[in-house]
Amino acid sequence: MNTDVSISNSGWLSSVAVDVVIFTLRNQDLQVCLVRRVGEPYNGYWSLPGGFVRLDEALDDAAIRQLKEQTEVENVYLQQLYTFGAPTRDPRHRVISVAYFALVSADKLSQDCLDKSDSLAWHSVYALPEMAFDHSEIVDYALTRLRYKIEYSAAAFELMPEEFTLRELQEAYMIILDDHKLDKANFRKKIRDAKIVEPVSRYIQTGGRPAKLFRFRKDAQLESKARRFFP
Amino acid sequence: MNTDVSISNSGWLSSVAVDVVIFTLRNQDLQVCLVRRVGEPYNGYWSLPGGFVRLDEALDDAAIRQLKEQTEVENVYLQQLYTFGAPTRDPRHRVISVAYFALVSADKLSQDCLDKSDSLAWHSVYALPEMAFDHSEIVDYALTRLRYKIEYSAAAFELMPEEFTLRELQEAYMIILDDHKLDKANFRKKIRDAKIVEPVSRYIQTGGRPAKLFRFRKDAQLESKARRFFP
DNA sequence: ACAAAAGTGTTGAGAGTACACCCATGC
DNA sequence: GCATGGGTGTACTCTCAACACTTTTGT
Repeated sequence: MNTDVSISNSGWLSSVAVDVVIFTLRNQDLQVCLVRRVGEPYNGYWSLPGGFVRLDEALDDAAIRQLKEQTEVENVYLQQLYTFGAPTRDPRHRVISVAYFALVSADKLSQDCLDKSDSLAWHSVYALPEMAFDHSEIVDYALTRLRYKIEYSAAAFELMPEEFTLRELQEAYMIILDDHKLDKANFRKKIRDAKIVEPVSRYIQTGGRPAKLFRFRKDAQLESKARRFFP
Repeated sequence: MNTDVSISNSGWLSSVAVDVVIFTLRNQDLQVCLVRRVGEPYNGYWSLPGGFVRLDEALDDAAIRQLKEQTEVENVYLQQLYTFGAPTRDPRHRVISVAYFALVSADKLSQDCLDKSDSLAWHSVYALPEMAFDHSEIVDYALTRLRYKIEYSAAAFELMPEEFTLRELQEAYMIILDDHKLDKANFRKKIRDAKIVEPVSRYIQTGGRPAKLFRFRKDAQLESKARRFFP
């Protein structure tokens, strides 16, 4: 095992990094934020925003910092996902990566962060480029978890603007789940029964009848009981 | 931040440990394996079995190794749980801990491991001692996850012996969920419908009518769909 | 009037729950 | 026979999913 650091104790030290899978909904598409690597290995490849954890920094704080430094976004939904630690995942030396996923509403993203440069771009999860290290695996895992999560929690609202129509909400679900045949009536019924949104008394123009705007009820109590497999 | 190791690079290196929450069912109780610490800090306190990850060792392999070294158990259900990394969780220096949980059937445990010494003991999750570091928090989290897990997967079978009666299985669920009023008929119906066990054509004596013995069907396809909160 | 999209009601199938009942064994 | 625990059937309720329907706008 090749390592480019020298340490004086018995050799049980690793670099610890955080990598953040940042999801957003844009252009009827579920996208993740990727940055282009400069320098070997994987020079020029796309990779997840991330970096090393400082010695006096909590893991969550490191993820928050990476998010801010690379995308200028703050106060977003952030959750630890899984820790990836295959010995050779970084060919240079041992790096253990604590993966996070973040959910950001597209309207919170600055223009800068959207089109800044060649070094940062948003990619559809349905057409990902080849990626550095094991980052493809991390994104796959994050997507799986996101899909589970929106089915038993209100996480999808983190990807919505402040106000939205029920159709927009349904489309968000369909895009994330990659299932475009959800029944409109039943979807609305569930949302109504869950008491998770409230109307703002405004309407928005559409191709037909104007649509009522809703917002997420912050006092909603959720994390609904899933159907238990056993009683 | 005080650290007793000296490193030659910019100071982004941490010790990475794994800590394993080993569950078993014994004496009508859900128990975890704890070891007694020797040496400061927390001298004499109970803590989770665990230790540092070697530089060329995968995280899962480190957890497997710890499990074998400390409890002499192999081939058990093992799953990564969460990574704990508060900067001061170890008062000496920065240690990041990747927590795992393991499920072991009591009949796989050697007598040695059950009553070896003062240094290792099984404690009821319902009466835990004061523990070193943040290990109480880790056990709490593991218990929460275990309870979710047995409701949508077959994980509970990992805690059962090869052959068991339906009553024993139901009692396992009740002990783990700390809910002792499950309906017998409905519980059995779910197990039957799930096609998750098969009878071995033997019976065991009880206080009344003999009970049929079952075993887990390894070819059972599960991870049942939970009730989706949204359609 | 027609197209397009919003929004609602009804119905039948299946899952979940409560509870009463029968069966096999030991004493 | 009776106590003990194993094992099942039934009936009521609630959720889910399919689908038909009404309403409101623009052209």
